[in-house]
Amino acid sequence: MSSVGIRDIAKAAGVSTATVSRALRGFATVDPELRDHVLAVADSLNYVGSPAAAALSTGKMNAIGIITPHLSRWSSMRMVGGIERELRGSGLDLVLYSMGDPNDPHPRPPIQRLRTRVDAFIAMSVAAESPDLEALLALDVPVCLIGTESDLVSCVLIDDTEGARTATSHLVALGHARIGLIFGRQIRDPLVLEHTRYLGYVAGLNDAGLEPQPELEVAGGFTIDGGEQAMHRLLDLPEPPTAVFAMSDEMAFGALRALAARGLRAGRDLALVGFDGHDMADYLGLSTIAQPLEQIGGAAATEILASLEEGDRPATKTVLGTRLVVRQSSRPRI
Amino acid sequence: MSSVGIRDIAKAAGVSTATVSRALRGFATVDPELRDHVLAVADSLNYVGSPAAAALSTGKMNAIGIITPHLSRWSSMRMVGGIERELRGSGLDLVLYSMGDPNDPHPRPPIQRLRTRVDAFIAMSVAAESPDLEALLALDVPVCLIGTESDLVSCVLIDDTEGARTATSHLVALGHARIGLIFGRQIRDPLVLEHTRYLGYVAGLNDAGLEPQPELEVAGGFTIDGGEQAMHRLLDLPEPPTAVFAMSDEMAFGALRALAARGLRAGRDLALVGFDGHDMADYLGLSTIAQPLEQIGGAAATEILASLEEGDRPATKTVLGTRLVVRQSSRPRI
DNA sequence: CTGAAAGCGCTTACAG
DNA sequence: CTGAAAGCGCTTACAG
Repeated sequence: MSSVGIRDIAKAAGVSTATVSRALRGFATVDPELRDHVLAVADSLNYVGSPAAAALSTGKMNAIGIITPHLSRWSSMRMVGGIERELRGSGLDLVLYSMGDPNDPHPRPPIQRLRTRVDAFIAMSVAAESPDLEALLALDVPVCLIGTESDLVSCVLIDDTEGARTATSHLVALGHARIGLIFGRQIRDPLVLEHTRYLGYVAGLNDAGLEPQPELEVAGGFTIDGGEQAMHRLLDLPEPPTAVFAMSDEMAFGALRALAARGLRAGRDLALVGFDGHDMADYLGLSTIAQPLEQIGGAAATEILASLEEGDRPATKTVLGTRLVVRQSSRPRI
Repeated sequence: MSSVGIRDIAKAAGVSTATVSRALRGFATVDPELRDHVLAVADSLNYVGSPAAAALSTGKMNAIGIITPHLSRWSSMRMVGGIERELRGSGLDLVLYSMGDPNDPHPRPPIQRLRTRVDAFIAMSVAAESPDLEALLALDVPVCLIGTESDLVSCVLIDDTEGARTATSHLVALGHARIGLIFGRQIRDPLVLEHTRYLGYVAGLNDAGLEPQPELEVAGGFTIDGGEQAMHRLLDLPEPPTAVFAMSDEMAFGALRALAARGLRAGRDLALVGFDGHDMADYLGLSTIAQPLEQIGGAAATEILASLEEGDRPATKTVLGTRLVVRQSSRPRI
């Protein structure tokens, strides 16, 4: 029980609690000598400080909340890692809130309540126009979106369209003209996240004077198994594609497996490019559009830090670049 | 700004703040009718409540901290997911602290300070006898260890020895007598986590009247690449093993790649079993000892919840079972 | 079952 | 540059 408070320090140092408080926080208005003395006393008393009391006084919780529907997704943790690293040293805690995962029966605390526990939020891949997001934006606290766009608050994104276009152009450059697409669930709805990737795919085709062909576009549900089935469907076509762009690496993994099941090999019999930069893509020789996940998280954290300092900061939009990583699955045949 | 406090509710409901406070927390001592009235008023006023004030009064922060050296490791996030699910509905926040990662220059807050922000800790794979762990144990707050054993505080573990023994016995049952081992870094030191798996490996051999052979034991550093090199070293032996147990799935992935590079196939030319139950093990047809990561996290959370309720709870040790999952890499040759 | 009042440990105008 | 004092919004003995 270190029940040592600033009053104890004040008494021991022969100053007022106000001075202790100021010294502890390094205020320039405190006489340097006095400050050092106070700090020394605090140290000798093993003072720790009560965040709760400070929070009650200032109204600042010194914590930021992360909200995301799929916490345990591979990419989420990577971004959390980036956030964590950036926030370290700032004294801000990172509080995790998993939200909106439909296949979970547990009740979630309403966002209103979360607001009283943190000073700001980072919302990772919270769907645009979702109730959760609207509740968040109504809160009037700093919010930074990751992967979702908004004009009201800051966001950090990758250029999905550009990435998909790069992937597609890469396949075109390899000499392919029938380029299949494995998308997630919904491609026509302009509101879904993957729509932007679809636009890039189409743009990549158009750049080469090609047109998208509906029969070459199949859904893979963003899962390995879904990608596998999707690839099978493509290969069963009367005239199968010679190259495929999968909107996620995991679907591409499934596609690789479908190819293997038929004795085909990506890179030799069909060119394949994924999207994400998954850890295992290198292992599997999968070409991919890599996104800088840690950096994305770090950028969001930086943004939040900034808006916590200057309250009336205008919303920013940070777009980070993706990188085409060419591996066996789409190596040019020499 | 919902600056509505219990005083506002008290005024509007015509009662004292004490009664509001009690009603809000559902105390049985409040007249049911009065309570409903108070709650209705609170609701109509859009009352939210200040965790900071409550924390200052009660000394409870209503949050639990997760401490781990490698937050972004695949298995960590799985466990965090399990913790999160269990904690939801309890009103406890989950605060993330990444600690002790040596290749990070950022300063970390001392554990002492963390203690003032949470009521309890879950420490995931924090090495036994590490300074961090000792600092934690000195704190006199509920702590639950995951993956580390201690007599002082509760812990939840898997039976590593049993798992490794099962893997080894499985290989023995397949008819193998030269069974190689890919371990991590250190196998002789009884303090390192992997030592227990080593004991299981040896036990599995002994069960069959076999002895461990030093030349069949190689280090893989717990990485894919390390596992790959380790397997190459084993295959370069004058008399290579016919089966291999890798202490982690990721090292086993590397081993698979080494085999492939030589035109060998796991399951046909050499039997291979990993450890962890990695997501991608299924995809790659890798047999493995699967550990119930979500369940482990959940058990730790349950334990913490319990010790938060009854303060003087004795330390418990929860051992969860592992499961041998047989896939192609160690399928019996019919 | 309910209320008046002290107190949790800080921070911050306001004076000096 | 420093101090006395009010206040942040709850909870909780203590009375009644």
